[in-house]
Amino acid sequence: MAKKKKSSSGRAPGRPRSDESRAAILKAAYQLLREGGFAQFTVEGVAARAGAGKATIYRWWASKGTLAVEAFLVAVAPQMDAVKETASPIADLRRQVHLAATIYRGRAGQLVRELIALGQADSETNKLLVSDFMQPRRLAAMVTLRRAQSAGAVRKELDLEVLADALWGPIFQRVLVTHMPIDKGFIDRLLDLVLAGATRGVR
Amino acid sequence: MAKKKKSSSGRAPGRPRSDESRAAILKAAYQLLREGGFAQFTVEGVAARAGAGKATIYRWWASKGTLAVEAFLVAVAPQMDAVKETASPIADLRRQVHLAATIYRGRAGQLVRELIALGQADSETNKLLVSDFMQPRRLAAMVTLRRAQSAGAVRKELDLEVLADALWGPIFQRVLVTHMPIDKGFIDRLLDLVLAGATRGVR
Amino acid sequence: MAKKKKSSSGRAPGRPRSDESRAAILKAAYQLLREGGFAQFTVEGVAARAGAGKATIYRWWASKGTLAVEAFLVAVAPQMDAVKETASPIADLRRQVHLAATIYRGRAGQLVRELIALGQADSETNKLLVSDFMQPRRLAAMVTLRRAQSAGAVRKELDLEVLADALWGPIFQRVLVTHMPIDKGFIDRLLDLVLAGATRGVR
Amino acid sequence: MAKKKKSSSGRAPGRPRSDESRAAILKAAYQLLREGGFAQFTVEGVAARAGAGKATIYRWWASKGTLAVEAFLVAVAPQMDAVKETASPIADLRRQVHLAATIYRGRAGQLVRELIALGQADSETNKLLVSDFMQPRRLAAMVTLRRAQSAGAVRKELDLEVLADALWGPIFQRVLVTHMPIDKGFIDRLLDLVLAGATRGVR
DNA sequence: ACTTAACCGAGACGGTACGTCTGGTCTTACA
DNA sequence: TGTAAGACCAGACGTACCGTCTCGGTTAAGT
Repeated sequence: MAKKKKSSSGRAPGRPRSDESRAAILKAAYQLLREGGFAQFTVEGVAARAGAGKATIYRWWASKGTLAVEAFLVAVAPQMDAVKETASPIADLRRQVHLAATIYRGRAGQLVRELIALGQADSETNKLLVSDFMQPRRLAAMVTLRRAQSAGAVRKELDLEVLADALWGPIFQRVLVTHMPIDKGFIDRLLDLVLAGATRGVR
Repeated sequence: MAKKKKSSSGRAPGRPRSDESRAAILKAAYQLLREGGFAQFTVEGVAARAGAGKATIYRWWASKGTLAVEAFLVAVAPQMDAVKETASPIADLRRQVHLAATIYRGRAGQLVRELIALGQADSETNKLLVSDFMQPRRLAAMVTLRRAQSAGAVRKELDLEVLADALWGPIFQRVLVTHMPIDKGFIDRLLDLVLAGATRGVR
Repeated sequence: MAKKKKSSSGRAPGRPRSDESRAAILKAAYQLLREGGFAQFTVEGVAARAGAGKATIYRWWASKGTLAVEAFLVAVAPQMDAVKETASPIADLRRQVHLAATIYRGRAGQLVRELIALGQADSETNKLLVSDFMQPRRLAAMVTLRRAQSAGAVRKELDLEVLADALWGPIFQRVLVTHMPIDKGFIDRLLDLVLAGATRGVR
Repeated sequence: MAKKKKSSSGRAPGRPRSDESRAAILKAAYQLLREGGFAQFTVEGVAARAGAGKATIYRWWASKGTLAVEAFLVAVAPQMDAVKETASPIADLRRQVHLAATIYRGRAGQLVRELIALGQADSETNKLLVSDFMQPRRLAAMVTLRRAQSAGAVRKELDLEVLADALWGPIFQRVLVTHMPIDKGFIDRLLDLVLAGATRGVR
């Protein structure tokens, strides 16, 4: 989050930021999120559990939401990038979408859901969530999509942004709105439908 | 929301619920939602503006969220159903999706967005929003989709739920998550892509 | 409480007041007072327990306080007048003061205490308590005092109101203010002191 | 009331209590008491007028009552001790009782009355009022009474507590119960009566 | 028998204050 | 300067009662 610019002639004056404190805060924040979702997540609770002062939290994070997002990112994001590239970009893509579905089905998905909700009221939070969590995954997907396009598996003139939205959007709809299940069969049928449209022209 | 306790032998004892009060509360609630979104929306504010007691609100609505949803429904929903049926179900469908996009681009969309966010923390609220706002629109779309299928414009074996998700899901993703624009061009390209996959025949 | 003027030519039209209801209300009110003191005593609670409507209560009693006082009077007062007259007015007087002390030491005293407190904020309540509870006892005492004066046991020129105050006032002080015990010894010493002053002139 | 947590090795950590805030709260509280008595006295009103948060009030005062008593003490008590000692303890005593009567006749007396009433429901409040307001005055009176006893103006074997009760008790009775006037003549007659009983010798 | 009028239980109503809670800021002493 | 502690303001929360009101229905007396 907040950066500390190192001046060329050495380091800034005064006591340096305590990384120990930062880590304790993020850890405590993530624990609270896991234990009771966003309802249980209070800045006071985080400070108390981390043995930190509230002021320290507000010095480094702009709001409750940005702290929540960063705590989520630090704890969850690393475990989530795991789709390796194969010779078939379409197969890769299918695996990526299935992976996303798996995530949103689980505990982490519950958190993402609440973070997205939080982002509706606090644009700072939304911006951070999108740039640091959504965007990286989207970019990875875009790479795969471009590989597929180059390989001729996706029509050349197709807008890949639209294609990506068509593949991931329904997941969000089910997670956030209808709360319908996002099972394997649903994802497969969705992939069949959209990829069919992506490979051939309009009739 | 409102109880309906009409026993066969007459009505419930005691002073009946005041519909005047109910209307004033819903109106005040909707005004506050329009003026400042959910941030400004407080039960105290609604009570004060409606000239109602807080207890009256809590007597009839389970939570802030359900009040917000109902206020939204009463004020907005009636103005929103306007797609008439033509000979071409595909054309009808395109118009329905475009209409949805228009809604979510505007003021009402902002409200829906916040109500969905609210629903993440309060399942009661989500349930009400889905059943009374989302579901009716979805059902209208399903009718059109079935017409399209009967007319042969959509493959017979296609799961229409999946098709609906593929058409509307991306809108929610943009509204709730990425906050990307939902312009006419995007909707057209999305429709082209998904309907291409939905039509009969391969390649 | 409320009086019903009987017109000379018969009674008022309409349904007459239900004595059953009145009794149930007073009984419920007294029970609540006994069980939890004035803190537990709510008009809603009384109505619920009596199976009566709140409107019925407010039709016949001016306020919560007057209901409490009347409930107290109906239930407690009858048990409290028990000092018979003997040949010695001084002995009668001593017994009267001791009896008052006994009352204020006990459960009923706790109630009187709270009713007096209530009367500070609601003059209606205070007026009723004084006129219907305090005054009768005071008058009985005045009779005894006058007997004592006639018998020469109290100086002729003494203001008996002052004497009465000097005998009962300290009890109220201990009950309401200092919460010191009002034991038999204290009352005896008080009687000795004040009666000594009442029998002889200033030095 | 205010905590005093001075450890031997320095002071407590954290931001210290704001005396400015404390003073503003007590001042606002007293103003409200003066303006409308206890009926007007609400914690919300005090907080609003003092520019303080309600939580700050509840952090430092256990109840509405203790706040009211302390506000009263801070504002009123200092102005109330004014009886100087002369060569005649009996004359001093008469002046003390007259002074008390004067107080209870006036504005402050109205407040004390309501504070005593409040104390019936909240022992904490009563305790504070007695210890910080009643007791000091009582102790001053006891000193005078002992002087009178030493000087032979009061019988040696007399229980001075009883004597004090006999002198002040009737005032409380009139203030709290009968609401009869406490005029100069009444006090004089009371003093004559009780002091007659208190003096040495019989008849 | 019919009307009139006051009663009754039930319970919703506007209003007010309660005491709690949290967000975000500020103020200490110490490191 | 950073930090832990914790006080501070602000203001919404949901609850509890107050005293009033509005129903449908009941119970007399007078017609």
